Amino acid sequence: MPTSHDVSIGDDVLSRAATVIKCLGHPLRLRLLEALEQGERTVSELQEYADMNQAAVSQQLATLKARGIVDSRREGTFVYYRIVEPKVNQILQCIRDCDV
Amino acid sequence: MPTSHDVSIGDDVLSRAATVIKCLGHPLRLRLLEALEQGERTVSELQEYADMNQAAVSQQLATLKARGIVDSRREGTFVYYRIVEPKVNQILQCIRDCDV
DNA sequence: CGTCAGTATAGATATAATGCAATATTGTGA
DNA sequence: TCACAATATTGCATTATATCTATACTGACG
Repeated sequence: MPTSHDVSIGDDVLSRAATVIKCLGHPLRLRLLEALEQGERTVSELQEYADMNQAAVSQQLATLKARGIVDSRREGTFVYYRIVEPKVNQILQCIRDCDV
Repeated sequence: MPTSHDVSIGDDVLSRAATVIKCLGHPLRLRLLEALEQGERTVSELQEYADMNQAAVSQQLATLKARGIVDSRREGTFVYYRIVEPKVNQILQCIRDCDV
């Protein structure tokens, strides 16, 4: 049974937020998003940045894309990824603010 | 093999952040933390607030506690929970900022 | 001590996430 | 068309999460 209260965050918003946040709760995905904060990056750039193998990077990018966090465009044999979920930038900023 | 780059968020910080964030990536836990933002709450208060059964609430509180997100103190038969991880407040604020 | 309210934990089971290796796909250019 | 570079997908084993239900623990009080 879902809630029936007056709450400051609605159930739907909260669910979406949980989905987005869950996506961020992974070191590699966080790392990738951190790179994407500064703009579009190709898979190989991200791979080098995060120092992970290609499959792992592609997999996590697929996860992020499936949840609507990032999107991609192809240019020749390269694929550029970018952040499309604006929450991400703010949450990353939060992490930095909290720890630096 | 971990990274050896100059990155804006260190691996250790990033791992801790991922742990905290992963904890938030769950509707009920988000809801509970939202309630705890305003101060200490007992399990039964949280239970009513989130409209969930007692076991579910206790379980999620245990998860949050195990990860160092909240802490608790007992007073008679009541147990009061509170947020101890300061990131949480900022991240919740983020969620609201993004959607309201 | 027995009981009750409040809270925690355990067990069972289902589902999802990870990590890795192998292989497939797509586009380019000789 | 072949071969190669860049990227994606799949299969599988492992581990972690989620969700219930039932039961146990703890403290107050008569």
